[in-house]
Amino acid sequence: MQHIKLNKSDEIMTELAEHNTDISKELAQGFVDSLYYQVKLTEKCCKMLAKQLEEKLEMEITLDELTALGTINLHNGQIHQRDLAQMLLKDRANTGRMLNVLESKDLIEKKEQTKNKRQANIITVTPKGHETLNRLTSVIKPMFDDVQRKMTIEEIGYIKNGLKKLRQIMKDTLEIHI
Amino acid sequence: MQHIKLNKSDEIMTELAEHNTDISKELAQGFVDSLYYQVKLTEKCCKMLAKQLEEKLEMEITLDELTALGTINLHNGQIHQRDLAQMLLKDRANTGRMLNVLESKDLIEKKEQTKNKRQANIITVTPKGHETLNRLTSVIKPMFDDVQRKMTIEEIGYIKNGLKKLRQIMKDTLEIHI
DNA sequence: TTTTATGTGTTGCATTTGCAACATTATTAT
DNA sequence: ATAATAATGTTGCAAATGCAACACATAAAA
Repeated sequence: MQHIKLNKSDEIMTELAEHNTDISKELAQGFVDSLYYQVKLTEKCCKMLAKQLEEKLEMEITLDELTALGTINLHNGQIHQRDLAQMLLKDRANTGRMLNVLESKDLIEKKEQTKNKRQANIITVTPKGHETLNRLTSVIKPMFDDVQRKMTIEEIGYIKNGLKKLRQIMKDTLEIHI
Repeated sequence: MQHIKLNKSDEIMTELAEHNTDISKELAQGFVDSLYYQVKLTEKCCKMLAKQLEEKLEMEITLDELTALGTINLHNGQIHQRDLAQMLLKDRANTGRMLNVLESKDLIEKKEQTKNKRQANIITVTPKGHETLNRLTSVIKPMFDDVQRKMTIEEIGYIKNGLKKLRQIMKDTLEIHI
């Protein structure tokens, strides 16, 4: 079993493109070094970290489900499934499936109500849901703090705002139907 | 069909947590506003953009496959499958499958060679692979430039370096076996 | 009213992806 | 010399995910 060097790509970025010069150094570098690639790699790391966190802390729900629960809580009783799907950038099908999981664990309730004179499942967090959200969030927060302690507030802000802006820009080019 | 407002979550982040105060505003905000969530959402946007790009440009390979091809090209003839898997943060199985696709299209070659006195599939880019890499990269570059034109060089740099640093930090906590 | 279009959630299917197990080979230990 | 350990790539399987199609209900149009 071999442990990975996460910066393996980064290292070699410095000793670049001497071999095949038919693609210019700048072009090749810009490619592997593109935002697309960087975001993708980082997301994979986050995914792995989340999984290990879930096991280590023996969480009863996924970190993604917890994020969904937190998002619901911010708009408690004011959103239905499709709203949530749009926020999570998930399709309606999987959003529904995830909500079924949360409902089966008594963390949320789907109340059939009319939103804009149209029948829809308004979602609310149950008391048990609040308890779980509070508890798990409190447990996880130190982990996030631990990561963030190694970066300055400015750096974190730059990344967050940068990513938001990037999404905003992509939105203009993008056609999203959820 | 309803078009999405990508900033839907962001909007409501400002009118936060009045409803359920058992979870503190800071905690709730820090959760939905966490780097984990930001990265995840951004990656989904990138994924959608990539898919639409692939269709629009009628690319013969996926953007991910193109990225892999570019990465291989940077270390042409010097890496084997596992090296590539570590760079792409993919498991060996899927890396092998992706390489099979690229090989079936004559874009790369798997040469069985000994690396560190151990038998392994050394990967090289074929002439057709170089041609494809050059052509597709040239076609895609304007698209990336289009996005990057709406951000400053500094912003892009901050994000890239920030994400790299974030990965570096996560690496310390993370146990990765590829 | 009848028809057409739109919004909502659900089901089934195909693709992707990670994980565990395996065969093979080489290195290391006993 | 033999056994144990480790590295490489492959296969099969299960979970996650997106997409298309559907059923149902409402709104708009004819």
